[in-house]
Amino acid sequence: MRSEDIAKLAGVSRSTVSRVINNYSNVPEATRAKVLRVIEQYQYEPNSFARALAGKRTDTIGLFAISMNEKENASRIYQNSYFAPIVDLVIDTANARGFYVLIHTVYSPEDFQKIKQAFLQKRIDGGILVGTQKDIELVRELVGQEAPLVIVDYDIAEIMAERLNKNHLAVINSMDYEGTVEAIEYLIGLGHREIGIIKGRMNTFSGRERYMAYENTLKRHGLPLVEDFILEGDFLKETAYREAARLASAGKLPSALFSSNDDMAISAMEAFAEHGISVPDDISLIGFDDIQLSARVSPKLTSVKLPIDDMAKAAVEKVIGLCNAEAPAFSTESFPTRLVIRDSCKPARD
Amino acid sequence: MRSEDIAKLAGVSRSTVSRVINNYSNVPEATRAKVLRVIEQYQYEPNSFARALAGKRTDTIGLFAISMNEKENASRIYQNSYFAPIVDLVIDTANARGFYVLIHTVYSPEDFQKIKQAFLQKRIDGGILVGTQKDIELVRELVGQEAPLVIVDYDIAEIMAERLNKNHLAVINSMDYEGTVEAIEYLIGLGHREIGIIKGRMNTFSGRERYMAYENTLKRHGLPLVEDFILEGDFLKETAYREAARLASAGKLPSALFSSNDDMAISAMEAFAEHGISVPDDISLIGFDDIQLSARVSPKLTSVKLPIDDMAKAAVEKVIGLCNAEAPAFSTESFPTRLVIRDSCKPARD
DNA sequence: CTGAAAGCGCTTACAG
DNA sequence: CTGAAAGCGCTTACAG
Repeated sequence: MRSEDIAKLAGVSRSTVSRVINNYSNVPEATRAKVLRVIEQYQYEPNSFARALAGKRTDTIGLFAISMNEKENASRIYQNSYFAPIVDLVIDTANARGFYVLIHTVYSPEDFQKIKQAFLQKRIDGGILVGTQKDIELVRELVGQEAPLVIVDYDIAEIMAERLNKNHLAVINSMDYEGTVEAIEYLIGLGHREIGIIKGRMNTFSGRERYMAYENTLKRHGLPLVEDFILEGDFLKETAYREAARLASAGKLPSALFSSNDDMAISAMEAFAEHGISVPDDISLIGFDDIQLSARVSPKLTSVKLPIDDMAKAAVEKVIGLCNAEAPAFSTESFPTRLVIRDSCKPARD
Repeated sequence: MRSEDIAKLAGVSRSTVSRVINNYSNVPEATRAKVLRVIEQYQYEPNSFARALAGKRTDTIGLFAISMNEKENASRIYQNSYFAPIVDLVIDTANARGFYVLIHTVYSPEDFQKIKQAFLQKRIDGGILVGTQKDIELVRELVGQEAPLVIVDYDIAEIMAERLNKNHLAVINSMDYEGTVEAIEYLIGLGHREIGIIKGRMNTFSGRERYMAYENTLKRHGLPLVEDFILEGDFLKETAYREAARLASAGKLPSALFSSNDDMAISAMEAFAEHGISVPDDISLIGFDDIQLSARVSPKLTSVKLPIDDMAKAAVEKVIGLCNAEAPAFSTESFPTRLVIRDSCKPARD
């Protein structure tokens, strides 16, 4: 069933059918009704490819989760407590706005081609990028496509420094720095003076922000930065488990530990438990992200809540906005975090 | 940049460019190389809509998660421990096979139109349906599209009874019946004689299977079906929490409880805890699905592992297979479950 | 208000 | 082996 068939059945031309479908104003009610009836009756749907080819939109937005440098099978998207909710929330939001979402994960540089292709092949009206690392080259390539693009968690300074036509670009961030400051000062308020950290991946914006906030806050309060208490991490469970176990075996513990995300905090908790170290009795522990699991482990994890809902929704709205805009303009939005106090921190013993 | 431009630059016709792109055999190595060089140089990608319109595939499969009759905002896909991993695994698998995945959730009958449209508009080569309820009408509509379709968790008997041309259809199931029998017999083996159940949604295939297996196994072992111990459920946390709390308040407990899924089992655990009822000391509890959370709650939940990985992968492979098949044929596959014994069950006191 | 026609960017018989 | 041409199913100036 093509528009031509509908036209014949309704006794009009394809042009008119098209006008009805696209809701043009210049077709009389009677004609519109006649055509609509036939469309209804035959359950006709215009071929989306033909429409797109003839210049219409695809009503599809792309969602690309970038997670290079994770080992094969190590952390597929579905076990990733950060990506998984974003993916789901983007789907929910976009669907509610009448858009399909086309998804592709990027685990390797080759996968990255797929996302470039999605733009180049005009499969999507615009795209959302999650998990981008400090890689301005990659961003430049994508921005170069001149299609609406929203990047979640990226260093705006780096983008501003570039000579890019970024009018079809938007960046969504969370206030990781402020959130971390709040977490650290909460620990300080509890009397802790030896505060360690499990670092996130330092080539992500949030990883750097969280670390810098930690370092600066300790300094500002005149507290020592103890090298042994600064654990390397990459936001992944495995590494955190290993590092926490190492710290536990070493014998000397900080009195509190800030973990750059909850996934790592929970792994650390498990490692500590296996070494007979109790949270929060022997060590206070605080995480970041407030993933669902955090409220269900025991002790329940105190964490800085990442407004992932708002961020995902904003990303979708932004990309749709850019698609519709006559004269799109660069914009950026940063969402506040919130400290969620549960049971994993205690006042310091003196 | 269009194929015509490439053709000019390479000094050949569009036909030849197309042949190179589609890897036809009848073009000499020299010509191919010449064309490829230009394509490379200009980063040319054929417009996917034009290709699709001219008869090529879309390299996209649809994934549709149906979850009608859940309240607005109640159980969005990302909090659904059953859908979330399927979505993620389907994405991972399809991407690895070079396919994009187009996703749409279905929370209302109106949303359902979107999935029909995706087929009708030829946005996808084929689709995967998850969460289909006992609704042959809906299935019939979709099967009527004559596009490759894979349904996860559906009653084959119901499909067989229909006069459908189902050659482009495949059904993926898990062995819920056998899995439940194993769970119940495990409880019986521990000496339990009063075994309750929290039912799943009875209009899903797995919901019915799990219940029937429960009922039949008790009967076969000459154990009583106690009405008070048969709790209504719908696979969702909230309902299970309420029902378990009611059971707890009622005073009289079964010695063991089978929950039709883990999500509900864990909620029941929380409800029991709040009533001072200890799992497994006061009541043994066993779940189904083996979601990630089950290994992390305390006590760790004994559960029947649903081979969700295998099912999701099989669904993708099946739909791709149907897309490629010369003469597609109906097929069905049922995956075995496995009892994962953890800490939530104890021998019955006598 | 409405139709004939050109065009979107490909693929694929067809003919040579 | 390769090109000219038709066709995929729409939309949209253009002309009336």
